[in-house]
Amino acid sequence: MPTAAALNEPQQARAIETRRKLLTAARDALMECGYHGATTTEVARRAGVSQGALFRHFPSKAALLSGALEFISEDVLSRFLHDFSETLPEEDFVAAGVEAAWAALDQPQTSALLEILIASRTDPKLRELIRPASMRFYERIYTALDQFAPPFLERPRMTSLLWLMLDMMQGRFLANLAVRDEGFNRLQRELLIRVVRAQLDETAGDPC
Amino acid sequence: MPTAAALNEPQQARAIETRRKLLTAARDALMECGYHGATTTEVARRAGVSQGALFRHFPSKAALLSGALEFISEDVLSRFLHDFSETLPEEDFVAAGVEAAWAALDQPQTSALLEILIASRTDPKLRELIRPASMRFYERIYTALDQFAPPFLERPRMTSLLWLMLDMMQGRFLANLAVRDEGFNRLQRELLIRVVRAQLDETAGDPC
DNA sequence: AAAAAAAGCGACTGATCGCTTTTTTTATGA
DNA sequence: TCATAAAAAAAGCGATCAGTCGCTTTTTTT
Repeated sequence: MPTAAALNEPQQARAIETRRKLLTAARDALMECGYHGATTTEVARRAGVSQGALFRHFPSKAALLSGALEFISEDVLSRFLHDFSETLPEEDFVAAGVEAAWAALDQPQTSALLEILIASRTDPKLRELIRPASMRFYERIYTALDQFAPPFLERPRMTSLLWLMLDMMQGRFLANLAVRDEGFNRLQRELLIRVVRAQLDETAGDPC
Repeated sequence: MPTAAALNEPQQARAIETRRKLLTAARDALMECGYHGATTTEVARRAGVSQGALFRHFPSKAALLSGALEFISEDVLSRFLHDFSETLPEEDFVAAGVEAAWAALDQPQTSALLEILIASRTDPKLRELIRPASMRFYERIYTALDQFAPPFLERPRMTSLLWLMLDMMQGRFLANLAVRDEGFNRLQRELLIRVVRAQLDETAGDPC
């Protein structure tokens, strides 16, 4: 376990607080103004610190955004894990997973995540910086799944169904950017739950 | 039907050609450099015209991007309709639809569409400009579906399944930005086909 | 308390942004 | 052939970008 110092993270209370303020400011700026509006000037302004202070904590804008990605995905993940781990064994495992994932993803800060992901496609520096955080993110989802999922499914099949859910929800989030229809979202979530459940039943060896 | 003049579109051959060059240049710049790199200077450079010429054809960058969105989605749609309409009546309707949609979407230019969509979230001017084109896009998909789909499904149920497919594929496209695995993409497409087919069978009133 | 290190400040840089204005070239109808 | 308008080029506009630098203030160490 590397120390905070080895990770170039601040140790003093004031610096830790400043870093936190910068990350939430970056997240909020991305949410409200997009990548284009989330300038270093704007982020510093929102954080209530000088631009010089920003660049003391983050050597570049890419490093700031990478930090923001980690900050946000930590929150999304812990929200999902908290909701999902509350599921009782006798409850519907699939419905609980879908609803927990949707609740974790269907939030304004997911837009910030999307802004960073899209920007990283054409920004090699940012792309490299966010890679470790992204990998850790998905690793933790797999771990959670191994921990909570019923054991009758082998890993590849589970991965396939997991990604069907993730893809569909990501796609739904995108569609919601243009038109948001809460009733239709619910309908699609229920369809997804039925679909996944049907696939599980089929695989469990329950041929009519 | 409004005339080209009424739409402020150029009538002379040279101007038409310049407009076309600007639109393809905008598409390519968005694809390769993202929204951040697709500056008016860069687009004009790629098109081989002056920046002044660009602003003669498009009053703002938002108008240029809106034009690019229409230009690209026209191509995506015609590609889909062409592939899909070749489906023979006795063929698997679902598989043909999924494969045609995937072939139409799984292309570099879809990244350009995504860049515009994401940018429009926080750019009111762009958002308003692309609205009509977006609506027309989805209208034409619905029309195609009405034309080709088997008639035994009522509209709401069809819409639900259509969006399950669209969302899943959009999400897959997003996931491919980070990690692209051709084999897994195929696997997920086949899963989607099985899923939709199962839903159709169920709705068609074919209880075992 | 003195010295050293860390954190923060705010003015400033060169480059580039979207866009405008002015000038030159090109196409067209009388 | 020439007047005229459309189209493109060239030059330039103020604003803002990511990032830097010299300096001050705050905190920790000696």
